Amino acid sequence: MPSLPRSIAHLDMDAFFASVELLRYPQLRGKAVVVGGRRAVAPIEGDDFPHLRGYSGRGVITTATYEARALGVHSGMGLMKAAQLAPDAILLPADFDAYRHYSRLFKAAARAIAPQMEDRGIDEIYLDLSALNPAGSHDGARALALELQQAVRSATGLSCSIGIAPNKLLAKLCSDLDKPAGITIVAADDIPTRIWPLPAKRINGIGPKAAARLEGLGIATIGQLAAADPAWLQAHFGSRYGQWLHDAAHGHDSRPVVTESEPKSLSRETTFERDLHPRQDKAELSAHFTRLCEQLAADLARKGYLGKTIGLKLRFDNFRTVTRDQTLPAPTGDARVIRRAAGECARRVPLERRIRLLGVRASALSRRDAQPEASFAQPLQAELFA
DNA sequence: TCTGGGGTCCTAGGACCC
DNA sequence: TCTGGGGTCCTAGGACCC
Repeated sequence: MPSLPRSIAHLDMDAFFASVELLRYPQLRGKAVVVGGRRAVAPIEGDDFPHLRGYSGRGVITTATYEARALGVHSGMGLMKAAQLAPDAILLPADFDAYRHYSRLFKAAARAIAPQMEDRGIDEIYLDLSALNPAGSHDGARALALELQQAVRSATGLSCSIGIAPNKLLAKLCSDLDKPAGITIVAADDIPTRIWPLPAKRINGIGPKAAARLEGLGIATIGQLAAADPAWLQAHFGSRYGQWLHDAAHGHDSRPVVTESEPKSLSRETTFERDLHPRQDKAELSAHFTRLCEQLAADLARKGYLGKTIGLKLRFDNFRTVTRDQTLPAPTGDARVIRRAAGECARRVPLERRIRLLGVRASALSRRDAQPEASFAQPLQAELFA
């Protein structure tokens, strides 16, 4: 007996960070507003908001309102470039504590309706609606989507867009088709008419590199990708990715909605205001390095993990990135042990250019409460021999 | 005037073991 | 005058995503 098609929703908050800021500053509604930047700006009084014009320094746009997007700016764009395109747009600093708060609220509201929820970051989730819409009807799906949107709005005052489809890949594609505040429902039969005309890069998993290579091979749309010979795709993109491209273009995706997961790594990194010289700015670099290790240790402690592998990440002034890893004899959460291991990693990198970014990472994580006694002794012993 | 910070997954080679 | 072969761990880089 064939199994019934699933009913999977992807719920995506509309311009999330910027929309949270508009709750705080409703007088900015309808204006071009961007969230981003690195420096704390002066407290905002009355209608005296900072503008993109005159911004100097590093940083990118994290989120732009739809009015700002109409001026050509978008998330990921450097603020200096954005200031050229939209000098009068209002620039607000990111307030991640506030966004996390509203993230918890909208997820709780959605989960109250559809408990099978997969967290996909601060502003989006997947929901498995199969049990709530057993017949898989279009009307049933729409009723659930409306209920979810209303619940999210009641809990947060924010709008979201929802895609509902037989799998995560298509649901994600759909949630983006009618933003903001849209509902898009697609069944397998609709794929040729609604999905195939879309650009291939709209598929989650086809990024800038793959899209450019596909374009170079004469493939611009999902339909053209679907029509390509799978063996030919595999010859160009490798057996695994080539097969995946073929499956994705045909709307095939059997990944389950995963309701629980453990982190694989934790990291902290920072891009400096100016590129630092490995020797001339040694003291400044060292201070940043130590602080990152302390922050990482605090993150590990707060979340209850230890890391057995410590990694270093450097980005040079030419944007080349190198990483080095070191696996310890035993897992650690100690800032000094992390600092020493990452320092060992640094000694394996030739430092011939100024450094733009420094990062520290812990991976091969284990739960703190699952550690044998000896693992806790390790940092103390290491300290004795420091 | 380039390009943040936090992640996941994949590939591929070498070490090492049986 | 040969150099199997599978499994696992470790490391480095890169694509991609939010």
